[in-house]
Amino acid sequence: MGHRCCSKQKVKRGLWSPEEDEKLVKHITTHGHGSWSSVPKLAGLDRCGKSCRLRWINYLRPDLKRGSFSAQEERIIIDVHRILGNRWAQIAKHLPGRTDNEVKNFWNSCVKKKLIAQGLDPNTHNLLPSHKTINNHYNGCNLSHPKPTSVFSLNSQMEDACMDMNTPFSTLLSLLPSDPSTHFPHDSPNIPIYEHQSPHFVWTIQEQNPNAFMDSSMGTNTVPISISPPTNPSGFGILEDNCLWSNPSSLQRIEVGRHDEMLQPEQQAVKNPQHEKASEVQMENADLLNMDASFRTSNFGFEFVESPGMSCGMHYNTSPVDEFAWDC
DNA sequence: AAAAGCTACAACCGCAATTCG
DNA sequence: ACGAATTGCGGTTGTAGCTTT
Repeated sequence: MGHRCCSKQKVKRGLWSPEEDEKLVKHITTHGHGSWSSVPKLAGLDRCGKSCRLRWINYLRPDLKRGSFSAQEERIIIDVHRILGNRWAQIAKHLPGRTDNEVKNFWNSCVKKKLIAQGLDPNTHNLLPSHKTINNHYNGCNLSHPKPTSVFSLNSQMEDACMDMNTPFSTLLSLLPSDPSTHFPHDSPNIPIYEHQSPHFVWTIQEQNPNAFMDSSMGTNTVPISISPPTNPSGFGILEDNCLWSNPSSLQRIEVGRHDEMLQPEQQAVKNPQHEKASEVQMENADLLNMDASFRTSNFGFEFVESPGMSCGMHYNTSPVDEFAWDC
């Protein structure tokens, strides 16, 4: 077979020899690559331009960092993948000296397996169905998997809402409704689920570790997060790299699913200390207007999860995806 | 020691987006 | 405006080297 660009020419394929590398490096460092299709001829290589480009980008570039990935790099990959999915080129931008190919290979050969071993779906970063049973029994059981310290989910049912990723989490948290109703899921009677419905939003917040939620040491803008609307394999859609979306029907499905799964209609709302605490968070009218404005043009579904595989918190600055920062 | 199996990663393939004439 | 060429990207394959049997 061969490349379309190579099929016209008889060019060498397969692994590059040191001599070929030398020729390519010499040519590009002295002349630059210009048009890649002209590089093989000018460099005296029996390769196609596409192959030269790939070899340079993935292997010969002087600014490449060689060697195995550090634990910090691995965390960054996992966290960014949670948000961007298999957008290797975008993920690689967060790792200076690493290429998309390298990140992709590392993911497929190493990270993926680790996540699966931890009971997490590497595509969605959610618990695998086979592990949900285990996690339903977190309370009081001795498990090999660490218990998540908190789980929050926020869902909007607004049509055409736009999730502005510039919105800091402090703003998101400050928008928590002051008067949520409280439910206790059947399978976890100690864990309250706060729910608030308005014409624009349905908030559902489930705490697994009530202290973690309002703990001041955590800070209002340092929130372990996973974002996982359900419609595509990667778990979410992205518009312009800083806007996440899911369509209304799928969002509706999440809502229904969550309610079916977690809420027992026959259970009476119960007021409790956590509820009181949440009620203290008052929504400023101005903020509400801002929030409505920023959510108005797309739908979204959020789930904040501190997963067993996630050892550090991620927090937003006031900037889009490219400027995420991580606490370690 | 040799064959089989496994793993990591380099390289290829094909498609989509962008640029150019 | 259009088609060809080029570039960029994600998925997939091939293979060298290591481990196990």
